[in-house]
Amino acid sequence: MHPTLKEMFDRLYAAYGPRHWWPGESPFEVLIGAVLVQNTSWQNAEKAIDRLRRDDLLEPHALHAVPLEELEELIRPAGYYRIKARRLCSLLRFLVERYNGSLEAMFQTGLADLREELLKIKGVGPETADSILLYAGGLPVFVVDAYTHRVLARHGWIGFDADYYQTQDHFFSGLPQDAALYNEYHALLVEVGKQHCRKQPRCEGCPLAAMLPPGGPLEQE
DNA sequence: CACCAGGCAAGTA
DNA sequence: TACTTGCATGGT
Repeated sequence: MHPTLKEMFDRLYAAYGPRHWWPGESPFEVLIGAVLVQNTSWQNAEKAIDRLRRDDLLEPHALHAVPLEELEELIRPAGYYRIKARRLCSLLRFLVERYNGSLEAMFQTGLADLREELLKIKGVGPETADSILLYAGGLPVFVVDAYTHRVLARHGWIGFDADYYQTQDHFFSGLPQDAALYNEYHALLVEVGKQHCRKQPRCEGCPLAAMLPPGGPLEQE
């Protein structure tokens, strides 16, 4: 494991402890949540999931059978509800038609092939696909999000112009292939991002402050 | 009141 | 290929 990545993980873990992201929820719930949370607070996404649960719709075939207009209203609190309803439909159509609604069957597919398939679905981009693979499937894929990018860039470990895959490679090349590690690491990065990296960087008390370059956090030019 | 949250695709040049 | 824009609710 790369020394800097290990130090970062250790500092974050010492500060925040295990995050238990998406714990105790079914893989299907994670799948749906991955779409609902796109560019949205988890709080809002969860409201939509709660509504689906109340109507016993957290099951592939049941949710697939819901008409588009009805689905729109159900997930409204998540925001972007018209787009997200269509994205859920395309994801559900894929799951039901290709794997008969079985996530277990879906995850039998090899990691690289499944990732390709997911990315072909309208509404599933790199982060959503990787979230599904890691958090629903338990597969060793590092998830990159806005916080991940911001934390690494402000420490000078990647450029602010680094794309998704450059950022992801930073972790792949420095960490063992370990889904549990990737899971915890990403969750910790989101936590430190929320606490310290939102809007303007406030690095006082940040567990990663000691790892900043001399002169403090870098800013986007 | 303004700002933004665990992105993505479609449109434009 | 490389930018830009639309999408929408709810919390701070």
